This record gives sequence, structure tokens and C-alpha cells, in this order.
Amino acid sequence: MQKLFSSVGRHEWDLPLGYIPDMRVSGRLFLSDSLFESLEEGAVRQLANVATLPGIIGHSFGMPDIHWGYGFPIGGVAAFSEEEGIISPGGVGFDINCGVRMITTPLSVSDLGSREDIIGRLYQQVPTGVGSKSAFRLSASALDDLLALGSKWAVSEGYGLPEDCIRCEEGGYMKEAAPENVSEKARKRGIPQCGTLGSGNHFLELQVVSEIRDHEAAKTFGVKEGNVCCMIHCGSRGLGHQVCTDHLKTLEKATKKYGITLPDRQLSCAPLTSPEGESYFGAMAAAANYAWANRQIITHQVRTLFESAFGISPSEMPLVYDVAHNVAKWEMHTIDGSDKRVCVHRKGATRAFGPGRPELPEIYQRTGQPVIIPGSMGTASYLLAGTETAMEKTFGSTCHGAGRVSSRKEAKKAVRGAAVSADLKKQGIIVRAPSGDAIAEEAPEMYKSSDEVIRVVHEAGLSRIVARMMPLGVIKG
DNA sequence: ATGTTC
Repeated sequence: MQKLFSSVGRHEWDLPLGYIPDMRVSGRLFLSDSLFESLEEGAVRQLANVATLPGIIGHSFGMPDIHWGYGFPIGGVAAFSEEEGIISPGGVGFDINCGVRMITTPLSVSDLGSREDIIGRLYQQVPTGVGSKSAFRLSASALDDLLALGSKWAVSEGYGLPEDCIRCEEGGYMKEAAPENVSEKARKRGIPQCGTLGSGNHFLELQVVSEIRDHEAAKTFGVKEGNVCCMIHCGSRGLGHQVCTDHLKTLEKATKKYGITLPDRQLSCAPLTSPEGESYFGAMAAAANYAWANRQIITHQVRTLFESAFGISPSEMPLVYDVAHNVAKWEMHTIDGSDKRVCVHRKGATRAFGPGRPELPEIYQRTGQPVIIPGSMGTASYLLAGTETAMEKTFGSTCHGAGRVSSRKEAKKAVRGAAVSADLKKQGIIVRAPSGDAIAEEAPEMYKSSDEVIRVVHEAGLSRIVARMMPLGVIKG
């Protein structure tokens, strides 16, 4: 695959116009030589397919964790102009605003006591698994407020601290949310699931900060070596999935209506200025808000448990940041020397805004935004900072994690959950999940190393390593 | 990712 590309910088490669017909811009892939070995032809094809979409600006980008997805590659980034551009659910993903947040604690590993005990209590507190339901009751009118205001709604209901919201992208909610564009079916799925983790690679993990690489930024982010922290990775559950399904149907028709020709029907889309495009945007934003509220309520559950287990107050467990890695957003970017409003799709990619961006809270103005990249189960996670280079090269974007190397089906054939758990326990890592299969599918060896993906984004300048965290215990769906 | 195939 590598010979298709030309080198244009450190770990930076160009997929030229003409790889497939009708590309409007070239592809731009960030990858090391060793990661090229596992690059799928299908993902390259998808990178090129995205480059044919109307109104695309700059390049169709692939992050080093790129892999084959629905329509767009996972690890894909594309920005579209306000005038000519489109919006596509394939560029967001089914799990709208799947994302990650990180909370610090003042505890050291020895303060935790029995890891089995605390992980067991977290497992009881936070429902996990496919179709899991929350003890938390949400009325239909509360759901409307939640869809409009995300984390801000959750905090106003008492599930968090006021400063939590400013430590989320968008302040914890997208103002463009249009709850009225979320179907009854999606609402029905969403009502019982708020405050639940879901399944697959979603997790809640206790980690220890094992290494600090940038002491100044770590201090600003409130991260200390040897301290325990908590990482939460989840999304918009059945509600977001249903929003995607519903709008794919209308956008498939809209694609025809507006005379857009596509190399792949999974790229169904509509002009950003069309009623269909605007309707999806509003529904997507509402689903994104659901995901922020979901992560906020889970945060509250964790803080409540830690308060009773260790006697520490919620304010001693501040949020470092909350990042979205499946979403499309309006952002201002400098293009050919002038500021332009563009719609940036990040699908399995994380915003990595550098210092001085007005979207960032005052505390992170000098460092750039915290970028949270989870590892697979049992492997390191990273905290990084956004950079000026990301602003210049990738519309302020970086990777989102380590990609799979084996399918879920292959994983279940290859390993047994009990054996994976036993192996991790030998390393001192406790795992709780509703089924053995859930653990087998997520076994560390079924994923690429996050270390290599992180090395590429750091060396390419798309973000800067601040700290590395190792898992202590994890609950999975 | 997902009431794991309306």
C-alpha cells in the first residue's frame, strides 16, 4: 500500500488525486512504516471516497489509527465549506459523540485498598452491557431538556460540579441541538439508558499515572505521577444509534434529490444548507448532548461511590477534560490566510486544538486542550495536549485510540474470557464484565499497540504527550 | 457502536 503514497513530512503521506476518479482533493495520511503493514486497502479506498464529496476543503485526512468503517474510515477527518459542503452520518458514526473523559483523584494506589472490592462496587454502580438499563428515572420532558443541554442539564440537576461543563468540548452541549428532530423510537431507547456504559470497547477504568512527559502541562491538567485517575469511555447508546439509522434513510433520498453522485452509498449526505442536512445536524447535536449527559451522570456515580468509599469530596475529583471522537461541528479555521467557518467531521478522531483557541477554557489557553486517548483493555492510555501544528495541518485533529487487529468473531475463537481475565489479574489488573465473550472480544492482543499510534501523532506534531496511564481495574460492557 | 438481522 505504501507505494501508492508520497512522503510529504514526518509520518505524513499524500494519496494523490486520481487514485480513484472524481477526487476533489488528495488524501493525507499520518502513518509510520510499521503501521503501513496493517493498513487495509478498504480504508484507503474510503479515504479516497471521502475526497470526492462536494465542498471538501484541504484533504481527506486519515489518522494513524485508521481502519475500515461505515462510509468514512474510522480515524477519518474531513472539513466542508459552508457554501458547497455536505454533512454525512457516515462521517460521524453510529455512536454519535462516543467520547472519553478523565477525572483525577488525590489517591495513591495503596489508598485504593482491595482493587477487587472497588471495581466490584463500580460494577454494581454503573450498568454495563448491551441493552443495559439505568436505575435512574428520566421523564419525557426531562429528556427534552437533556437533549437540548447535555452536561449542562446534568449539572443543573445536581449530577456534577459547575466547572465540569467548561471542561467539556463545546461547554458540554451543542447549542444547535434540535430535540424535535429525534424520533419517538430513538427517545424510547434513550430514556432507560441514561447513565449506562454500553458494550464493546466502552469502559470505565481506574488507572495510575505512570509517567509524566510534560511537567508543566501535567501540572495545569492537574495530573500527578502515582495518583489514581478514572477514565470513562462511552457514547449515546441506543438513542444515538437510532438517530443515525433514522436520518440515513432521509439522507439517502436527499443524496438523489440534490444530484450528488457518490462512489459508495454509505456516504449518503445532504448539503449543509438543505433542510435534510440541517435536520440531521440538529438531531446529531441532540444525540451528542445525550452522550455528554450520559458521561456526566456516570461521573457523578463514580464520585458518589468514591465519597462513600474513601471519604473524598467530588471537588477533589475534578474533570481534566471530556473529548468527543465521533461528531461533526462548525468551527473557524484559517484557510489560505483567511478565517472560514467549516463543518469538521471527526469519525474516530479527536479534536486537538492548540494554545490560544477561544473555544478552550482559560486554564488551558497556554497548554492547548487536553487530548485523551484510551488504550485497549489492559494497556496504556495517554493524556496529550493539542498543538498549533494540528491547527495548521489537520483542522486541529488527532487520533482516537488503537485500532483492532482481529475481528470480534476471530477474538472469541482465539481466546477465552476467563483466561484473558486471569492473565490480566497476574499483572494486577482486575476486569469485570457481564460475559466472558465481552472480555475475549476486547483482549489486549486483539488490538494494535496504542504506543505506536501515539508515537506517530507526537512525532508528526498533531499532539504532544503529557502523561501515560496504566490500568488498575476496568469494567466493560 | 447497536433491543448484536425489520
